[in-house]
Amino acid sequence: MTAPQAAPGDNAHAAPTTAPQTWAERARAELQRAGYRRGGAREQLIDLLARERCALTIQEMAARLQDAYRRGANPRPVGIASVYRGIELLAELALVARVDVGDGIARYERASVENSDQDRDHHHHHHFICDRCGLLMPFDDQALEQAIVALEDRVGFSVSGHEVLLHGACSDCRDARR
Amino acid sequence: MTAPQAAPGDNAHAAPTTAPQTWAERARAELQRAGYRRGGAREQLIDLLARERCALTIQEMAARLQDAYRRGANPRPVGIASVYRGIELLAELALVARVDVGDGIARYERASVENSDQDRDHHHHHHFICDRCGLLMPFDDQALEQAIVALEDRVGFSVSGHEVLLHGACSDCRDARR
DNA sequence: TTTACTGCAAATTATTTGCACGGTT
DNA sequence: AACCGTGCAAATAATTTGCAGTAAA
Repeated sequence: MTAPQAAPGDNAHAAPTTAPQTWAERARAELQRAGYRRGGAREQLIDLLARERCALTIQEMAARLQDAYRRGANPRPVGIASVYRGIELLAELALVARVDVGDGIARYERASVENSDQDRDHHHHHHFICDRCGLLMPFDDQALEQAIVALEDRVGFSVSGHEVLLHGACSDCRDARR
Repeated sequence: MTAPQAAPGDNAHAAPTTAPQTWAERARAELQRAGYRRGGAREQLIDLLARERCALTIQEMAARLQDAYRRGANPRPVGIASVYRGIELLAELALVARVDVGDGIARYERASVENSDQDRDHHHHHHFICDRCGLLMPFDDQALEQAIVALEDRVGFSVSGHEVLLHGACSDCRDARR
């Protein structure tokens, strides 16, 4: 993925906005700042991700956009390639985070701004995956975050993000096994 | 993957061994207990994993086994399908852990026994991935482990394992970007 | 002798890419 | 007008599966 030749309305040096934004607003602003245009597929993808709380697969995203098209909510179909391309771009700009739960299928969800509350949708979390039924469950834990922040200073690298994944059996599956 | 019809020499109810084992010993013992036989490819795969400290891709494992064959160290070639099948089996028995670092390629490494020191090779760790050059670096942190153990009691699930992945730039890449 | 294990090659499935057309700036 | 963004279909690449022969118990 290569960035466009130039950013026509490049406002990178404008005074930063401090008012809280939604994730979608921030995403559109950063895309524009980086010189990208607003295509139909990209816009629809942003709206879709903005609506979701937790991670979706590419197939799920494509299916939902396809449904919206059939339902008449969207003017034209969105090809799966555009979903891949859109996600790739959003991931590069760190606007979405990839989540791998171990089944070999990539999932993505909107990323929160680290150490900031500028984002009204902010909802940093991690995941629990049920290895029996595949249930994906988000959770957050303040003590864990603190341990990770402390750790980040100790490792000799520049840490830009982190993920924690818990494996196990959800309550239904735990009961079912008996 | 379906387990064999029966476990001929099933010793599941024998008195448990308390002497520390290597990972390879434990792996072979558990495979046998579950009724699996000792095939050439599986044996070679176990030896390979036992030698490695950190995660390998399937391609890397296949290449090393292929090299060993060419070098004459192994009697016959190992097909990549056998590597996939062997890893799948070891993963089911929780003898290896899958590590996803976000590039869409599955990696595996031997798993340590949770809360136990029966395994001489025991080396529980997590990973740092350089998103620029792909360097994969293992690390461990006692405070992090404690935070996760505490957390496991709080979530409403039966947690069998966990993974932590730090993203960022390694020292070389951090310097190179300047 | 029975049934598991294996290599090879074919089949799937996720993901990427080439290309011509329509849209945004 | 210039060049980006998109859908579609073809091309890749990872992973899985079918099958016939070999080996473990």
